[in-house]
Order: sequence, then C-alpha cells, then structure tokens
Amino acid sequence: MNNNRKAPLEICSDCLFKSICLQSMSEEDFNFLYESTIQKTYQKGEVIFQQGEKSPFLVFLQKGIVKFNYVDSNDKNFILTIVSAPSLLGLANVLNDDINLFSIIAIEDSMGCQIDLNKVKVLAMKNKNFLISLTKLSTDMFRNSIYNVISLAHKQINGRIADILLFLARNIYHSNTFTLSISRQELAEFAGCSKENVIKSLRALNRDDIIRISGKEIEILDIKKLIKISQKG
Amino acid sequence: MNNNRKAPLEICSDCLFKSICLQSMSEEDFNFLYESTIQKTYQKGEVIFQQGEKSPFLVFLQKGIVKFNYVDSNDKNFILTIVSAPSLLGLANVLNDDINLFSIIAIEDSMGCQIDLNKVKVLAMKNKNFLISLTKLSTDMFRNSIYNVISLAHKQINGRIADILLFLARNIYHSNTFTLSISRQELAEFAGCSKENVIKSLRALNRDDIIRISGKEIEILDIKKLIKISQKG
DNA sequence: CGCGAGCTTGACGTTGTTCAACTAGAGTGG
DNA sequence: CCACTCTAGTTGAACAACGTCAAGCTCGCG
Repeated sequence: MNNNRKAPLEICSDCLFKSICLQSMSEEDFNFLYESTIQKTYQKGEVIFQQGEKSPFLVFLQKGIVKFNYVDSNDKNFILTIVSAPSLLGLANVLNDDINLFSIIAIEDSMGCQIDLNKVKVLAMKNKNFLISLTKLSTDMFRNSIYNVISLAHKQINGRIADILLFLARNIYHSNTFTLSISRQELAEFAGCSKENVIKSLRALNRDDIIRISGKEIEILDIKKLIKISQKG
Repeated sequence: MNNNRKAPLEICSDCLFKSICLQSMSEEDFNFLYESTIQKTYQKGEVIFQQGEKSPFLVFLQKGIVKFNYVDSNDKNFILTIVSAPSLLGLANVLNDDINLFSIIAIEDSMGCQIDLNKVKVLAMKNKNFLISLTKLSTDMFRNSIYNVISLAHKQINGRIADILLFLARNIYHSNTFTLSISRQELAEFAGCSKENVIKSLRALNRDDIIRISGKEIEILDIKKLIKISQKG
C-alpha cells in the first residue's frame, strides 16, 4: 500500500505532534511512541474511525479536514462536528476502551499518523503531564460540544446556518472566504434539517448581501449581521 | 448559616466519595482533601454553580437532583441535562480553570460536600490514578452529551419527550413511576420546545395508555411503545 | 453528446409556536 | 370565611416554520 508507510524521521522533524509531546515527555519516550507510528493518507470520503468498531490507535491529523459522523438506528446520518488539522483524533476512546461512538471520515484529502493506543496509555500512566494534556484536549471537546447542543436544539434554521458558517470560517477555513468541503446534504446533516432548507437559508443570506455563494465557494460579506442572526436564533 | 457546616467524620464514614477516593489515594491524602470540605444543603431552586462565575470548588452531590442550566444571550433557559446523586459536579472546570459554562441548580432539596478545587488539583498532579478517575468521569459526560445532541437535534417532539421520560425513569428516578421534580416549562427547556407542546405530547401519550399522568405524578405503563416512539424520532 | 449526481425551486401538508383565554390551587389580607 | 392575586397548567385557533415531494436545472465526466 502506497498510502501506508512508516513515518520517516526527516519529515517528522518539524511535526507538531512531536513538539507537543516533547513538552511533556523525554525524547526517549517519544521515540518509543514513534517506533510504531504509521503515516497514512486518506482520500476524501475515506473512513478513519468506523462507528461500532474498536480502533487500537489514535490519529494525529497533520493535514486535511474530517467530519464526525453518527448513523442512527434509522440509517440517518448526523454530523456531530467538523475538525481540521492539526488535531488529535480518537481521544474519546483513550481511557474508556469502548467501541467508537461515531465514525470519523475525511472530507478533504488528508494525512495523519496512526499512533499506537496502547503505547499512548503506557506513557499516560507513566507521565502525568502527558495525561493532563490528553485530558485537557478531551475536556475541550466536551465544552465545545455544549455550544453545539445549544445551537442545534434551540435555534431555527437561519440561526443554525449562521452558526455553521461562522464555525467553518473561524475554526476550519480560518478565512471569511472559503470553498466548502461538504455537500448541501452534509450541511443539512450538520444543521439538523433538510437539504432544501439549507439551500433556502443560504439563498436568503445571499439575497440580503450577507454572504456571497457560487457553488461551493462562500464569502462572508457582512460578518456582523451574520453574528446577529446567529445570536437571535 | 445552618446549611453550611464542616462535614463531621461520623456521617462521612460511609461516604461514597470517600470510598471512591480511597481506591486511588492514601487515607492521608484523603484527609488532606477532607480537611477543607464543607457539607452544604441546597434548597430546591438554589444555585450550586453560577454560570459566568468561577467556583473554587467541586461539589460531591450526596443527595438530591440538579439541573445543568444554560442561559443564552436572549435570556432563554436551556436545560442541558439533569443529574441525580451520587455525582461529582463541577468537573468541567478541573483542568481548564475557566468560568462556569452553565449553572447547576437544585431541583430537589439536596445535600452535597464542597471540595476545595486547588486541593483536588494538587492530588490529581500527585496521583495519576486519581487523575484517571477524574478524566473518566469527564469523558463519560462527553459521551453522554453526544446522545443528547442527537436526540435534540434530530427528533421531533414526541420522540424527544419519549427520550426524556426514559432518561428520567432510568437515570434519575430509577423507577417507571415517579414524581417530576420540574415544571412543564422546565420540561420544555429540556426538550427544546414550547411548554404547550410538552403538554400536548404528554396528553397524547396519556390518551394512548403509554403513560399515566396526574399533575407531577408520572407512570410509564408501556415502556416498549415508549422506546419505539423514541427510536422512530 | 448524453448521463448522473448534486443542486435548486415552488407547491403543499405537517409540525410546532404564539397568543389569548380559561382553570385550578396556593397564598394573602380583610 | 371570603375575595383577591399569583402561578402553573391547559386548551384551541391562527399563524409561521419546516419537511416532503416532484420537477427542472447545472455541471463534470465518460
């Protein structure tokens, strides 16, 4: 497999994950972790973690964008959140070694390193600063998810679409102009509504000169109005 | 203040929090924590953690039921979840010492012990097993919140009310017959809809002999049908 | 060129909100 | 003891929001 190789040290020399690790562990411990690390590329649509299965690794996403996708008992898809590199994926399973609650799927061609979960556990037990770092990452996720609950549960479509656009601009694309990595259908799965209503909401924002859309190209023209719509719900 | 006293060791002898702590720390360490612990009673409606403030303590809820309440910028209330004793409250702030994201408010007369957060941190740094226990509790919360997101975001009212009734019966009251601790309005804040629709949904379930309601008394008669409604959405 | 997937639009029915009116029970003061 | 008031609960009607459906469109690709 050409998308699956041992991470060569040279390109790892400026690896963010390495530098984060070295803040809380010795070079020796990092090399112990690094030994069994596998660099992988993921094409758009490829599943990194499969809902319902166990995964004996974490993935440090070096490049790309992924969605957290939950499929319910009626085979409906829900996007719980979208995450861009750099990010450590799979943490929800570090301490409880349960099956994956949801899938993580690339929505852009991505690259990441599979890190042996057992070794992570060994190091976390051995090194409290590393454990604290992991725990912080994990609780951050919880905090973020609360805002998602509130947005989804209690705003109507325009407010939710505004939320999502702001989220994408701020947290994923880091720009007010971006090319959407997901379809209208997936936007609907994120917003918790039908794709038709996503379209109508986007059109209305376009008509009112708050955003400019052209296919998957989106530009936020008036971020203050967008924030107002988000807050009003 | 008569609702605020040093926890006397005698009634603490069969304390669940103590026995949990002693699984991962020495008696000496527990006494260090215990020294500054204050036992408090909270009346129904009393705020235990205030959204927007910092709280230099955790609370181990020994008795009672509380709601996690978020107030948004439009002064609307949202109940994020309901938790019953025994439970450790305030954990979201252990590692990130930010302000409280939401309030925690008693919905039944309750009793809990305030535990000094700084001492918890000292012990968590010193004792990795304790830190792991705390982290597990914290990630459990995250996992549970995912199901909440899905229910709230993507089900219609009957499904959400069914979810809430099942949640209350299983996780809070531990019985299919219970006396609601919250008003219809609060149920609406939990379900993310208007109180009128909560009432109509409850009436319909009552009419179909799936539940029996009389004021705040609720009895689940046909749990299988209720589960079916919950799954159907 | 023609196919297919994703996108878009409008019509229509369903679901949920808002509003206003009414009821029941609890507390208060004369 | 009776008004009076306050709050929570309830009901129905009008209206708005949203989902579904069916049809047509666009664009990339073979």
